[in-house]
Amino acid sequence: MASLRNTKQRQVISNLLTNLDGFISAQSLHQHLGDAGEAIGLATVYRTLQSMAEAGLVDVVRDQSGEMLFRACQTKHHHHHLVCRICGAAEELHADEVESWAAQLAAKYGFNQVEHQVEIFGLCPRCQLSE
Amino acid sequence: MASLRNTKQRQVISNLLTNLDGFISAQSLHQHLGDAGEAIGLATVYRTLQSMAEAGLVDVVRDQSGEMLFRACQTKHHHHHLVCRICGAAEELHADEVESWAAQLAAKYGFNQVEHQVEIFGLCPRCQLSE
DNA sequence: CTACATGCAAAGAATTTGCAAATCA
DNA sequence: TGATTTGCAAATTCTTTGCATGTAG
Repeated sequence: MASLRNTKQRQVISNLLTNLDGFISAQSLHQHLGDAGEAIGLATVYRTLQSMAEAGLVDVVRDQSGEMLFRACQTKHHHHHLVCRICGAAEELHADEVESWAAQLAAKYGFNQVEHQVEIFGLCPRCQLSE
Repeated sequence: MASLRNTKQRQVISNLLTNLDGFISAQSLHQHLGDAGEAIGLATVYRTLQSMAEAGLVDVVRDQSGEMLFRACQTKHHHHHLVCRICGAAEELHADEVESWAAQLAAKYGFNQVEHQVEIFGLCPRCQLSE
């Protein structure tokens, strides 16, 4: 079992993620912290995000370049996202239709232990203006 | 416009991809070529796959670790995949429902220039046996 | 006290790029 | 011949790890 000690850096990272309402990369997060005077090691940022992801406290997606993006989500349940490619702003999407669609296909082809990756990327209304 | 010269290495790579019926990483592909006595530079493998992807000759997905996987697909049209996590074997999935689902949500939230990433990963029947 | 967390630097892994030599058209 | 492509090595990025030190419980 994970311990999840309540360290200062974990609090800072957790806060930043909660106040942010979009996805952000570990690199950007680390940058933000540095700019804000909170010098937290990059490795710690990665390790913290990883443990939070394992604990289900943050959601993870991969952008087009393969970089991991993290977000503290409202819902604990399984869901997908509509994410802004520029700023990371995201809407949480719940879609039973998609879930059953995936499950049916897996069954049809005899696949096992399936997981699906369903994310929609685009430009949010705000970022469309500054293009 | 891309030139796409018909070089020996491009042919070899293209052939291997066509005869293979699953997704494969650039690294594995390069390894296979080496094993088969076809010593082609890794950079060339990457550049070739990239140009083929741009030309729409191969499909690209990212596995759980973020690594790119390539495949010469049957259909030229937009589609998704049910991919085996172990061997890369894949089924091509066509689903208008998913397309319209994504489009509707994008519209609902005012998102623009949307692209969706929809892939299902699991264990194919064959790989379930050797687990 | 002591198991876990942090920081730093080094290690890893995938992918890209610079450049001279090889080669397709 | 002339423009691409190749190969190799070096450079980039993102991410992970090893290890000595700091710290929450």
